[in-house]
Amino acid sequence: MTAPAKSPGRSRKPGIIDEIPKDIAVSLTEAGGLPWLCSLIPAESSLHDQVVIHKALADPLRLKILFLLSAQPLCVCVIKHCLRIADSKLSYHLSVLKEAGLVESRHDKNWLIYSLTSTGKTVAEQKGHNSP
Amino acid sequence: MTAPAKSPGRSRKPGIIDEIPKDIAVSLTEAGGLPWLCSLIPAESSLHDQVVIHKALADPLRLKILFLLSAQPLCVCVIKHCLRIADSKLSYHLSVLKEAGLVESRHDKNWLIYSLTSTGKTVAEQKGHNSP
DNA sequence: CAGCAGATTCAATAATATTTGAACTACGAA
DNA sequence: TTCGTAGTTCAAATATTATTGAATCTGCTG
Repeated sequence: MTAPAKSPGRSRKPGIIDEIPKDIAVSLTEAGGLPWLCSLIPAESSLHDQVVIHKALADPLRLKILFLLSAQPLCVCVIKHCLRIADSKLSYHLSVLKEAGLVESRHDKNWLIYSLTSTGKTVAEQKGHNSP
Repeated sequence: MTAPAKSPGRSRKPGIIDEIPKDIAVSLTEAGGLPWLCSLIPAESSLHDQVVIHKALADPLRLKILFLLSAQPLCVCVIKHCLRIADSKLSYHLSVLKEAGLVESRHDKNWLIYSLTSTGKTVAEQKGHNSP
């Protein structure tokens, strides 16, 4: 870091922008420089919401549940029948989806009926149409 | 489970479909019944790919990286500058994104330039336009 | 009321993911 | 060839998630 004075247009103390590949530095400077780049980062709260949703979708069992519910609302016992897993396991994964705001539930006699929320529907539709 | 003989259209041994809320049973039967419902579940390999991508996106740091790279290809040192985290930490998160197929890298002198793959671009665009 | 089916909760355990700092690799410039 | 910069890799320590089975809760229904 011997400050090699790469002749900037005008006098300016050298920063990280002088120490990176030229093509990157050029296009970055044209776009607005480092401050602009850093400003693209969303607020933590926005990031947090997205993280929670992606965490909820980051499990094959939970994706299966989402696909099942995209057909129609279902009681826990039907989901259990399709997935063939233990009650408590299913309950845990349903709670993760619920906390993420992807599914909701209502009571009917002594059944619990789960269904997709509007966010859940959006996600399921994207999965249905696009590939990833 | 005393097999209460709910008078099915024709004689049939009672199954789970007879033990769930009537409205759900009706719409499910119209749609194709339990076999149809179970057939909606994608293959494990397809699920696995989606899980890997969602796992990669399930971290605020990695989302930040994705947003930065959606602007333009960047060397590690610029990303590090924006995120202000340790080298090894950044390297780890970049490797997660790379394994998920969201980013790729090329060498330039002794820098490494990361950029979005086409999958990565698709994901970033969806995040840019839609909310979740 | 008693008993049962449907489902959740809890606590202990197992499995994964993340962080950290030190060691290491690769490359270019002096 | 020696040095410094840019980055990765490794192993140990943490932190987070997922699984399991037992216990519990709730609302029917006889």
